[in-house]
Amino acid sequence: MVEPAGSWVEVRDQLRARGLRWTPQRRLILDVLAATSGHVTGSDIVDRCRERDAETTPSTVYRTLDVLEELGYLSHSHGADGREEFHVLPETEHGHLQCRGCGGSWELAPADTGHLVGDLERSTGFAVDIGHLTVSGLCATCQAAGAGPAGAPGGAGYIEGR
Amino acid sequence: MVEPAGSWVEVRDQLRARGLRWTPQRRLILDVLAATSGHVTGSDIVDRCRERDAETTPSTVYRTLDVLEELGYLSHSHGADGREEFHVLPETEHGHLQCRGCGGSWELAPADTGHLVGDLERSTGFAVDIGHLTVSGLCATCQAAGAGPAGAPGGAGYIEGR
DNA sequence: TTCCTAATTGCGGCATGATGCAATAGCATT
DNA sequence: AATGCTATTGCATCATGCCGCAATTAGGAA
Repeated sequence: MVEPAGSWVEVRDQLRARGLRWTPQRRLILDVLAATSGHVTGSDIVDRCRERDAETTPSTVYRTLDVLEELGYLSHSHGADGREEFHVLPETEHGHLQCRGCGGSWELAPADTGHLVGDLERSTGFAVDIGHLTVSGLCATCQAAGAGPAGAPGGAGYIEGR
Repeated sequence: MVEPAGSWVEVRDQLRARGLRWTPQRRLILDVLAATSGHVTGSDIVDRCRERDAETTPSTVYRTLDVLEELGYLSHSHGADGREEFHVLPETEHGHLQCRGCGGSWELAPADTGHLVGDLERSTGFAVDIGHLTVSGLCATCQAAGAGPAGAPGGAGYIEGR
């Protein structure tokens, strides 16, 4: 199901409509994004662009990603290690679940985050940015595969897999 | 000089009990942490150490923070911008709420995250690491102030408790 | 007190991103 | 097709962290 260049045209027009420009570099980045499914880190995108054009400059990529995010074609959050994770063309806003054991990542259904968002909205008026939410922890498989012993000293109880 | 801030002695003994060492650098870092309340980024800690000892090496600080986290004296998560945020001596594990408008930060009460944790546990068996959770969005004040760039960098900052 | 061993340090370097600046190049107009 | 305005690019550099390596040193044993 390869979407034809259709969406590129859409992006190009969106850019122009805002007085922004359509450049070869941006086209390459969109090209890479179109071939991407799921999540990618910023440096993944840089790497993939370099595969097609070794001259690719990282800052150009990062700046373009910012622009695309502003236009709504992307969203990003931060993985458990703090690195950026981009989500292409999110159909509906959703958060992510990331396992610090296997690195696996899953989308959070609205049902999962509904209570959190509702409770916070009611109690503090805080508007949660779900698309930016990453919940980290251990998936069922990794827990079974060897959860670490708790043993924290002062009673703090922080478990670190190692 | 100096008051045996009890917890230093405790940390020192904890380190020794594990075959780790008590060094002047680690003592300085603990000293800085003891004078810290709430949240600090990694580079904040480096800066504060430098104020007291200009020779401070960043990698030593970061490595010591890792050790202290493993011992349970600290926990860290990532702010909305992906930078590390450390929480000193967390009495109870808790997540954080961070406003992308004013930069303010609040602790999340167990009641706020209870549903999320319980739902995920039940539906997927995923064990959420609450201490690593940062929920970002806009606080009530910033929403009212017009979601925009809302200038007002002054007055922002960290708010403790909730 | 002196020795020894391994934990730490400090340094240099890398990875991921952000940012200031001068040169380049879209693209709307003439 | 040439022109002019300014968005973008590419480069250099900085910020935040992580990591390998050789030299140092904490601290238990002799």
